[in-house]
Amino acid sequence: MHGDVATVRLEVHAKATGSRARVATLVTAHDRVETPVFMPVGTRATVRTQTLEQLEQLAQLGAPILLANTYHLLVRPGLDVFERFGGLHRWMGWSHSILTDSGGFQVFSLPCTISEAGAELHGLDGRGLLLSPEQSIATQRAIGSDIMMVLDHCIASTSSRAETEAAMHRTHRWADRSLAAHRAAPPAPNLDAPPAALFAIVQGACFPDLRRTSAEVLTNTDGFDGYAIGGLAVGDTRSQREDITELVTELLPADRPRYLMGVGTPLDLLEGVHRGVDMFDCILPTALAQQGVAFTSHGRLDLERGVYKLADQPLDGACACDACTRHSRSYLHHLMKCQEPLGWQLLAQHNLVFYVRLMAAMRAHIRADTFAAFYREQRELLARADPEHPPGPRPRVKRRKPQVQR
RNA sequence: GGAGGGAUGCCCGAGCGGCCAAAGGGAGCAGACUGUAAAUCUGCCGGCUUAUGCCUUCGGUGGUUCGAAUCCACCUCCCUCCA
Repeated sequence: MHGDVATVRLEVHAKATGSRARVATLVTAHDRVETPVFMPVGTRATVRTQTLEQLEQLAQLGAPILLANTYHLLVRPGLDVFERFGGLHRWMGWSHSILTDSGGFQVFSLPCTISEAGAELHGLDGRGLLLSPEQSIATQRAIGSDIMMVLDHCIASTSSRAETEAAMHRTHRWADRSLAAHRAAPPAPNLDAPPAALFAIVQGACFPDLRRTSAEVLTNTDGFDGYAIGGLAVGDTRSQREDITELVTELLPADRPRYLMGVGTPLDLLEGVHRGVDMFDCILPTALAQQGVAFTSHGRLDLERGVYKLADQPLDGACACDACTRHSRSYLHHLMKCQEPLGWQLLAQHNLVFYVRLMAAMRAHIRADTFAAFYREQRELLARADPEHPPGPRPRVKRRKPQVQR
């Protein structure tokens, strides 16, 4: 902690037997967040297709924290809007917590030019904007974020050792600069924005020794309020992801929140919690909703498949969301085939409710110390596809024409 | 009654003598998406199939040609204009 600037506090309440899973309360400037928690992704100051009322429902169900994106919001609408309206909370009408990603992921996902100064991203309408650690922090402060992330250099987890090492060291230098910028900054100009927390990000791809180095360097730096594991689910296999998560959570201090960035199939959440992760975010529940994918207690369903045209049953009989209580699979299938926005909205809502309830179930099991059994049971259930309509055989692969050789 | 324009694979639509089992869409089927450049991307999509192979296809029937979805004749149906 760094004196008068620090804000988040983690109160650990329960630990599971036979697992590193734990339940805690993350106290932010805006809320008390029960962890393990899933944070819906609201990149551009909106969780795509979801109304504020729907987000409030998620907050009631246990997700009183959203993720927003620094780079996207810096490009549009720009800092002046947040300064004018006193931060993102007021502007979008969200009274709970907000975590801002620094733009580090855009360094990976958008075309960009990296230098020691920062990242010049070319993907959106950034017009040669330099995203430096200092610029990222200044933007996150203007946004009024509860939890800010250091700018990191996220690379594909399949990168070479040399590239990984270079990106990791740059991440460490940028973390120092982010911390310095945060400490040097004057109190937030707008009264609505209480002091924010700052999390560092462990990098090192799938090299265990580099991950260890990264965790040690960052935890030895005084001033970070929490730690994230970055650079996973960007090319790695499931087992690599789980091994690295397991390795890193063990190296992180028990009294600080641990955040696994961007990783989030339902099974990933289960595996992450089992390994001691407190916080997750992922675009999958909202992004896949637009492709017709629904996560249910029966497994993963693709509502665009023709098998659901005449399906009269609800999407998930065990779910209390609008999509499940008011509509049939047939109707949802129809909305998806018509590309009706209502379909995306209903499926996104369902997926988010499913995720948030899954987290709540895990917290309850950790508290009751029945998590180990829950873990074993859900491990198989969460990964499967619709058992009633299993996916068909793999499509025939057209053979390559043999080359004529003499 | 006269003049002209059309009929192509499930649908729309290109092709106008050989490189055509026939472009491109759409639909259908399958797959992929993990700190959101994404209402996106990939594969299959006449039949048989291991096929660089064979069979059946471009309204119908004949014909011209080494060779026709493409040219000619007639027929059937559709559209536009003139009486």
